[in-house]
Amino acid sequence: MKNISYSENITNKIMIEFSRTIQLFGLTSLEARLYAYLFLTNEARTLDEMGEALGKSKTAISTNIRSLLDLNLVTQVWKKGVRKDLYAANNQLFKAFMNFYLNKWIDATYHQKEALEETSKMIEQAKKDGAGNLTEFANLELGMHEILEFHEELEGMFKKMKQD
Amino acid sequence: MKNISYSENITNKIMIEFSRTIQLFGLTSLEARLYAYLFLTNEARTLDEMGEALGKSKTAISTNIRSLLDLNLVTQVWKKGVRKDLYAANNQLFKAFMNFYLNKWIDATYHQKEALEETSKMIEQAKKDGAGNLTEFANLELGMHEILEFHEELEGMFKKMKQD
DNA sequence: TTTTACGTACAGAATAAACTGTACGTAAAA
DNA sequence: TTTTACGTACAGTTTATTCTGTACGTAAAA
Repeated sequence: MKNISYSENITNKIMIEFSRTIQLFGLTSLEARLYAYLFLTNEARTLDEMGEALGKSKTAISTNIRSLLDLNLVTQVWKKGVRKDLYAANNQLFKAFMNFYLNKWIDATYHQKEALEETSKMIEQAKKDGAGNLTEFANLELGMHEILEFHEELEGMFKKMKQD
Repeated sequence: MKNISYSENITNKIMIEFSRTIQLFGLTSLEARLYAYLFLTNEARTLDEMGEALGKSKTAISTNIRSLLDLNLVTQVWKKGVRKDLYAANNQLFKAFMNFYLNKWIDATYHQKEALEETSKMIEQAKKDGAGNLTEFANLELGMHEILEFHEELEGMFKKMKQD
């Protein structure tokens, strides 16, 4: 059995708790643990180091670090003389997470609103063509209207939050 | 091949789009489709009806409707003469979803904050016991402080949102 | 009371997600 | 130029999640 220092033990405990919170933002378990590890040790790390520390394959680290990079939660760091890629946690916790999270929502609601508006046109067309029961269409249009409104409210709310 | 009406086809399209949005709130695919179905058809339904409509087993419907019930997204409806349980979508979209979502976050951040504070005490204790490297502890405490702050900011934000 | 129909617990099957190891293209080191 | 070491694509495996069918307790109907 490996001798694990007291502080390592505590670090572990914190990592587990912290990464649980991060998962609420929609990160997978490994993404979350990776971020927590980088944040807590507060140093730029190589893929190998992270794999070693979390007991995962280099491949797994590579793909998951890439996600974090895309979300701007992690930055690639350059250090002369070091050949391997180095990654560090963006350590402005609140700002970094809010940013990526709000963007995610704004993006998603926007796109879905578009898709729904497209479908809205199909209803119009179908009505013109007389291709079905009229009350059925009326009912559909009503629901559609509420759903679109819902998307607008969501998008509006998140956009407003982004400004603060 | 079953003859599918034009309006049924459109309904399906909307359901798929809408349920995609709902999944952003953390609902599973079936939970989302169930809600979308109930919302769009705008009628109280039995387990059998829903299973039939979505092509899923009664058991699956039962467990998933129960989740929606717990989240207050769906209500059980009573209709005299009808023996089967009836369920209807809570149709105040924005209000219903915001409510359950904010509660989820507030809950989670609160509990994790508590757990982290517990661990904070462990660091104190370890420092007293001289059970490790001092600078290591200082570093840990720094990270811990930022993480706790992060949790407070999150909790505060969501609580504030709830008031509006 | 007996029979029938309902909803759900639970074990196992199907599907999806996460992860590993190998293999390869690329760029730094020799 | 040749050799070495790096990061990632990809196929296959492992693990986790979702779903089904059967079986059972319960309450309404007969």
